[in-house]
Amino acid sequence: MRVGAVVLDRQSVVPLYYQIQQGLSEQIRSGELKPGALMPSEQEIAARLGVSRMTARQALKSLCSRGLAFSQRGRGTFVSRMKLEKNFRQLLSFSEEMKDRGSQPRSRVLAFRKIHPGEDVVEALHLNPAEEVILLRRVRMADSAPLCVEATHLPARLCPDLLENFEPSGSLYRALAEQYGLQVHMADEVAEASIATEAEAKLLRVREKSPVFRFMRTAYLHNGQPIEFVKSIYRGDRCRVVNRLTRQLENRQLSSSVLVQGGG
Amino acid sequence: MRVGAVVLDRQSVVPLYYQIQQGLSEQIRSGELKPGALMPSEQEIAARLGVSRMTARQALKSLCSRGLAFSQRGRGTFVSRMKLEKNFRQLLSFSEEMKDRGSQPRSRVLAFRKIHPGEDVVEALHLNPAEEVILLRRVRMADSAPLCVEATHLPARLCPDLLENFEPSGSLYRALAEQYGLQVHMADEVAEASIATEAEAKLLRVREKSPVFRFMRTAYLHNGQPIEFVKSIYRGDRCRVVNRLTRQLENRQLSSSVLVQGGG
DNA sequence: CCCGTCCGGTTGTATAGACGACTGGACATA
DNA sequence: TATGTCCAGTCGTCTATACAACCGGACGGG
Repeated sequence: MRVGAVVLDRQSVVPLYYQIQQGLSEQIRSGELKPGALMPSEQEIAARLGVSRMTARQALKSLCSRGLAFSQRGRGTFVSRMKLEKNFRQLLSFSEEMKDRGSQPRSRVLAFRKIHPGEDVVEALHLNPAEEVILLRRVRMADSAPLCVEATHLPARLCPDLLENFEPSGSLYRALAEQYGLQVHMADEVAEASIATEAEAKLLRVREKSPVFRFMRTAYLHNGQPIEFVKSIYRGDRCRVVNRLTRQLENRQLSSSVLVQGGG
Repeated sequence: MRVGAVVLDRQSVVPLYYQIQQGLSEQIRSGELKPGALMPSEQEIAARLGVSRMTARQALKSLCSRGLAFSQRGRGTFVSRMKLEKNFRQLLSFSEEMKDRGSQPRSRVLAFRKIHPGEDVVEALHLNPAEEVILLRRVRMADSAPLCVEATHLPARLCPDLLENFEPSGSLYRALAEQYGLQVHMADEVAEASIATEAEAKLLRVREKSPVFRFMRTAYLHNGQPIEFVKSIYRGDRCRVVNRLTRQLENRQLSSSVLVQGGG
């Protein structure tokens, strides 16, 4: 029930709802608000912090959308009982992911040059037929042991002179953001279970026919334009895919009720 | 720019923002609003449909959160260029998923009984040490060919008499919802790449050591209480894992600016 | 031609208030 | 006891308004 711990800075550029959300979020992390506990109501937050109810509501809703809480009409908003220490749904570059896990990322560059792409790449990146792409093929290592072989394809049009500007063992996402203002926003990923070919096994330092993941990932800018297509092979013994799935019952129910009520 | 096609029913129980969202959503699906196109602004929707700007805004925001659109401050809201016919992150039961794909779901029941669970199940379902679970082990088939072997564990406490009430070749999620009021809301899933054991290969009708996915999935109710723990083995040649990842730059940037501004 | 200024349009944030729907408990009634 | 009614608290929806931040084009000055 205590909102007192949250202090607002009304001069800050950080929105009020965000400050409130951060404060509550911190209270959940610290255990001050325990899983299952009733959170302060919208009115209570509004009254104690001197904001309007809609602002308080926006803070609570963003906690809900992040999965930290859930609301029940007529009852209140409660802290979720789910663990969420994982980076569900977070799109991280290899470097970022290794850093989050406390491992040392390293790369061995196998290729870094301009090529004429294959059909799958053309389709994934929405390229014109004759358009060239930059290929970066690397063996990526965590703590000195190979983790995956990764082939990245970028439309040459969007990052001219990348071959000269980019040190290919570094963080590609950072270079795209800093040098070209290209911010990756989301990605679609398809994973298959497979076994390593002889060549792959050699690069990954595993036995032939060891289990591996094959990923195909297409990354997009904020406006939906494809910016990157990656094919990668991960060692099955060093990698898991973690997902969070949601069941969107609301949509299904509501849309059917719209239909029932006469098509608009 | 045309909002005229959307007609609101102010007597309906369906919220206005939802009716608007459905209308716009339909215009996107039908191609009337093309990828990359500028959507009607909040003000325009508000004026044309006679609702307040906040209501129009809520409709647009929900389109954004569903990935159908994106907003740019000072410019407008645009239709996303991303394809999204896939059920990204949608938690579907096996029966629902097969139906969506136009396949005929079938099951062969291997076991359906009460057991004392192993440690992994106890931990995943947050059980008391002596608590029993209902085990349902099935070979699941699509179009008459085996797709996976699935072992579902449910806390017996939450669905008493399920052994008597449920026809184990049917849809479990429907039974849980209709008979016990238990609605699955979300699930965490871990996938590993592996190869089939001899017994698994026999059930799946593949060669031994064929590539397979191993899934471990924990499903939760709306309040975060675990309701189901599933271990399943999918044939690698008949199954892909499709994901959508998002890059939450906003949070990272904002939270760091909060820190910079003095931890208040 | 280049550059800065201004301005209209757009989204982001915030306020204040209103009503409806639902929950759970207190209370009164049969 | 069992049942129904009322009520305070809460979230869901909706309105009306205001200002800030930002984008892009028009315009004008150099």
